[in-house]
Amino acid sequence: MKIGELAERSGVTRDTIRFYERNGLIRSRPGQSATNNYRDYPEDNLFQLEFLTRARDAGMSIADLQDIVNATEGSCDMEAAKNVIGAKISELKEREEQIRKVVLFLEESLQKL
Amino acid sequence: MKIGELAERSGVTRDTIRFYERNGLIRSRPGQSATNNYRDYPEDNLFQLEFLTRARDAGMSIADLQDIVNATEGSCDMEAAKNVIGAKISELKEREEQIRKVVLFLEESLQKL
DNA sequence: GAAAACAATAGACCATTGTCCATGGTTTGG
DNA sequence: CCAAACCATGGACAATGGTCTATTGTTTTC
Repeated sequence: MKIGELAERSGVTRDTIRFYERNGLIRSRPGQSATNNYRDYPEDNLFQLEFLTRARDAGMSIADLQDIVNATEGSCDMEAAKNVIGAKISELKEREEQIRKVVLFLEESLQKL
Repeated sequence: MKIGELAERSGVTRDTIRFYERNGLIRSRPGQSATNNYRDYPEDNLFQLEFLTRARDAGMSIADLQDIVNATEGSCDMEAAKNVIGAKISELKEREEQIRKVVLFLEESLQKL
């Protein structure tokens, strides 16, 4: 599909899609037309964009996501890939823990008000 | 205490302490010396900085923290303050949920590798 | 009493994460 | 056929959250 449709269906703006693509988080291929150079975005970019959006919401950086993409798709070395992803999981759990603590603190504050 | 000691004990750099203070997240008072204008940072700034650091790690923005500070300390209106903090708690829980989902996804990816 | 360490202020600088704009070409609907 | 909508590229712009530097004055330490 073309970028407009992808944007429409994913809820991610064209600009952001291009930004992600420039940063290697998604991939498109040349379209089939001879008269233009419109890119073709395969269906599964929908899935990837959903993940990327979720991950960004969860607080992961573009750099984090690049690490994951590199690990899972460029991975000649399975062991290294697993380590990268395992590390990201740890970081996320750490962050979850921080959030829990802050929530507790805020709930205490609410009591005191 | 002076800013250097606060930085040392809190693990937050002078620059960042000043940045937070400029943005109203912490407060100092004039020192007692007549010959300089070094600020005096009360002991409880240690506690506040710990909270701020945690909250930043949890993904809260400076603006979020300003809202909380304004709600808790400038609060003439208790009800409004509670609403502000309640809203922040909701946002944090939402984020926690996002993180959980991303962790699940990454753990699935690990299986597949 | 001089050097080293510390403080205040102001402004420049930086990375990150988009978003917007200009330009120029292509496709499509009426 | 032609205007409106779409696409690609490149670069400018913006907000956020610090971080660094320069300058000038103060305190501490040897």
